[in-house]
Amino acid sequence: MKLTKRKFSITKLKKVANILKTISHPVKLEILEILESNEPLDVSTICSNITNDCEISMMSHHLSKMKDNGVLSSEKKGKQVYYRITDRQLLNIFDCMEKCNLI
Amino acid sequence: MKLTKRKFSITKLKKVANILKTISHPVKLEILEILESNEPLDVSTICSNITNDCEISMMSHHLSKMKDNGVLSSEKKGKQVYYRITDRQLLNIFDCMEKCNLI
DNA sequence: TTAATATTTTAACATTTGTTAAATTATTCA
DNA sequence: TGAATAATTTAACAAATGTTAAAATATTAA
Repeated sequence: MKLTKRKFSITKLKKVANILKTISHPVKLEILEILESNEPLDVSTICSNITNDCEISMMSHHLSKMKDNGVLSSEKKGKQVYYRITDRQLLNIFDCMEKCNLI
Repeated sequence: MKLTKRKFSITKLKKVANILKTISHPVKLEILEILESNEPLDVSTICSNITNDCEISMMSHHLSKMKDNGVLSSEKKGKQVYYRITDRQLLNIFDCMEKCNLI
């Protein structure tokens, strides 16, 4: 059976899968949402403003994983480390998901 | 520090995280892409048209997980089981990701 | 230089996902 | 009925993620 051609190469699908995997967690999504309107923010401030419960050590784990995968960037200023969203286009995923009847 | 209010409740963030987790895999994304233009399709046809290598048993695992999480629906016709996308709005995620510089 | 604060790192472990192969079920056709 | 086909289920295991608590590092301030 001959099927319609597609747009994404395996390499691209892997990259997309990797980005999605990096943010597929309630706390990670909430981090993005908080940073969307208030970036850049330091770890403690993010942590104390998150609705989901999250210890500072766990928050640091989440943030560094998101940074390792290119979703966030960081800059140290004195004792604090400030995080921001690397590519704000990614935030369109919230509108995209909100339009889904699955949600 | 007082931060800007946000849109998504914890419950919604959990739902979004769950959907994203369900599709955060190269083969699962490719299944969506194939079904986008050719649905509904039976398991063997999906399997033989996938670029990523995937045995029929593994494909069945992927499909049933996606079905369990509401992303796909299925209908049996004779020996074949035909799968389709439950909510085609979800497909906007491909455009959304394509616009990201991260990809 | 010592103490306090902010963050990261480590290690240990639980849970979830991904993978493989074999066995099982359901349906059709000879 | 019995063989062939399509798909699912099971079980066993590997790999990745999530979580917790404690220890370590870096910076600032007393």
